[in-house]
Amino acid sequence: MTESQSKQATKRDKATAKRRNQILEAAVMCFLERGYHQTGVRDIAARAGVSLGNLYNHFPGKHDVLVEIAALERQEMEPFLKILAERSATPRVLNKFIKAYAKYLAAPENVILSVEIASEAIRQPDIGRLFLENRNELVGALTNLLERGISEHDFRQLPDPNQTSQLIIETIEGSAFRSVLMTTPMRKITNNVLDFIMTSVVSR
Amino acid sequence: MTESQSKQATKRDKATAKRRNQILEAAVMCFLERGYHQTGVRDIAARAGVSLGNLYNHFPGKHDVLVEIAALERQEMEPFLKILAERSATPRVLNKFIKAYAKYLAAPENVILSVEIASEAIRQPDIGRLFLENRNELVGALTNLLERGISEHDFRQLPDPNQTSQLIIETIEGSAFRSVLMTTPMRKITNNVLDFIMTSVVSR
Amino acid sequence: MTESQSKQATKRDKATAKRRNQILEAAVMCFLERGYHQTGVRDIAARAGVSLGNLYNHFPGKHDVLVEIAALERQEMEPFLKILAERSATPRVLNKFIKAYAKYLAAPENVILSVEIASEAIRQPDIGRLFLENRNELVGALTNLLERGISEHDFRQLPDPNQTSQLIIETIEGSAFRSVLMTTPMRKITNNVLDFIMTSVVSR
Amino acid sequence: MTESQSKQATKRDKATAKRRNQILEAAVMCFLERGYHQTGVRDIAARAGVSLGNLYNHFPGKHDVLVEIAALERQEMEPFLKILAERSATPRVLNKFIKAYAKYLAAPENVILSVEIASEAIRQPDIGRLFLENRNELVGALTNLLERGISEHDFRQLPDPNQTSQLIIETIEGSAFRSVLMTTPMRKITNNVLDFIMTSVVSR
DNA sequence: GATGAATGAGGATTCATTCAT
DNA sequence: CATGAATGAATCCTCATTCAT
Repeated sequence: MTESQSKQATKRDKATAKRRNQILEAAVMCFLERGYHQTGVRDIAARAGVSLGNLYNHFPGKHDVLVEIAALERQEMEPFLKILAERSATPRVLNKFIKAYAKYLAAPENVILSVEIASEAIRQPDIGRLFLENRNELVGALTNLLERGISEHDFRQLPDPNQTSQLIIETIEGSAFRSVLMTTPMRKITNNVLDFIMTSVVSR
Repeated sequence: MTESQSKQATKRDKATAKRRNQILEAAVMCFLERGYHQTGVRDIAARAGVSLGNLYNHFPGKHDVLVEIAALERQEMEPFLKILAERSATPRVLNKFIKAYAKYLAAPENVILSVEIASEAIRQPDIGRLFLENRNELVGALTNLLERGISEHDFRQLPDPNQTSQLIIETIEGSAFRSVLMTTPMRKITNNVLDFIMTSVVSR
Repeated sequence: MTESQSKQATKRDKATAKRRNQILEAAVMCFLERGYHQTGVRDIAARAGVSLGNLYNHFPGKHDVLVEIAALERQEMEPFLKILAERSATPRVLNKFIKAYAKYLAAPENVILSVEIASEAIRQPDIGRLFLENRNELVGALTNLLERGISEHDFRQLPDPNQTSQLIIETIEGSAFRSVLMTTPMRKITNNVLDFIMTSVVSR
Repeated sequence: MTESQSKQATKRDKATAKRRNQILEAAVMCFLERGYHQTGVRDIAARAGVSLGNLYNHFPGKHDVLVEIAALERQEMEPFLKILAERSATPRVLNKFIKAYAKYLAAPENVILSVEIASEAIRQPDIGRLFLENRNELVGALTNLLERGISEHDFRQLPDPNQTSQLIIETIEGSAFRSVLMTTPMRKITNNVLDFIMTSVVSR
């Protein structure tokens, strides 16, 4: 392969990657607006400015678009993982994490997309797997924090830190879902969430 | 109208009500197995042993079947309302409620149906309304309990008992959803849920 | 059969006849508003305040309702037959007839119902037959008038009075259809129709 | 775009246009045989040798097929417009036009399709619009002829040439409809139509 | 890679009619 | 005569996907 060919190839790869992103972004928009099942492949293609047939050059099918979106959700967790890894006092870190995660979920898109994926996760094993993987990463980091907190006597002796982690996250997400359904701004909820969780976890 | 006519009318009404129930039950089964959107009206009719056209004599459309199911969910809450109204010591009642509700949600059907309805609630206003109505009934009763507990100094001074109620319920339901996704039996989770909530709420 | 039975029977017959009329009137309304094919049997029954099943006690089917309506159209022609039979000067009578018929067709309902029937007449032989029968009655009377007018030298020597009759009627009806489509009031058209026909027919 | 691509595109466009025509022709046949409402989209697709779904790649829906057919009716008027524009003596031209138009309407298909469109025109505004547009083109040309004839003193002083044009056309079409319903060949009617109209219009 | 025509099964819903009550 | 539940074929249209160009 000549160098120029290689360059061209690279250029084309970039263009291709761009197309993929266009499609993924369009799909996210559609899924948010109308839901996964109500969205047609045509809708996605049209919104992405891609021809219907060409979409199938980039993804094997509609299902796989959702799978990829679910996979991409993972990197949205990065900032929270970073927070949870901070070495300051554990209650402080937990507090910071809750606030940050709640703020993230203050954006309805993030909540709705999660619901969309969660509800598909029940019946589509690969989506379920991804959903749990993403979740576990967060849970793992939070569990570490809790364990550190316990050993530092800042948190009470939790019976099962891993499960508590899950409960904490579920509590935040549950309240975020409520904020969407009731159109209550998340900021009016966050303080209570914080109080509820911290009280349960922090040593007295 | 003669008596015999009235009797006949009653008989027919009963038969009609039975049909409605057949359809609703069939729909619940279908929605559980395949989800709302993957379920065809034909599936429901077939499963209910009703002709396709006749289904439309009993319900205006597929959507309305779901609406009715969502409405019927309400009466499932009755037992929990009863528990929450008990006049024994509030921590005891709360404990009982959490266990009972968790046990109810140990049946995956109950969880999956809830998810199905919740996920439709986002985009279909009437379902959203019903979902919140059902939820509020439970929340209201739980709030009353919390307030009584506070005044009796069994619960700590909660900043907003209503919101705490919601958080409690969301925490239970969230963990139930997890139990379905991870196929962890709910009984392995309940104790932690109990510990998590009680610790947060009960006076120290 | 006792007298009272007979009276009752009569009463019931009247009630039945009333029902039939209710249905027919409802059907006419529906056909006018939505057209024959867009109208469902349910629509007619509902509008008539009759149960769906009962409609079939009065008419064998939807088609037959239209047939009856087409048949009833005939008696609407009575006034025009009467005019055409008047023994005054033939141009005067023709003039009067055209005006009267045009006035009748100034009501869009009459035009639209005619179109509905005419367009069904093409493919449904019994409706076609009725349509032509109604038409022929009018044509016959008009032909008589024309023939009298010719013999009295008030009308020119028409090559075929029967055909001229048909043309006259078609001209009026055609202009009435136009008045509906263009929403031009018939009164702005009638004088021209009058002028057009009279000029063609009256001897100079 | 390279030349070969362009050629290919052209080829495909042609194929597509051909398909559209196949569908339109099939639809015309169906509408003639069974009427617009009795015709199913499946019928059209099957007759056109096109898959059901593909029909919707070419037309947004059944309604739009009819709209297009109505639009295409316009070009059928071309020959008559040409005749009406001829500069020979106006009575001669009018005579020629009437004969030609009557001959065209001697084909029942042309009449039936017109009726089908006309009867839809009442309730579907876009079809109504097209119907009137087509009609107005013919009327306009005929009006011009009448006006020329008046100024050349070959036609009498008509009170409103435009309206007379409409009456002339309606008279011809009305008689054509009758020829279909009564299965009288148009040729037995034409002479009378001619006599009726010419007498009304030509100067004495 | 890009296009959009092509496929035909499947979507929800309505239809005229029947029939047990 | 009156009712409306029951039927299932038919309605128009959309679906995800394929494939020739």
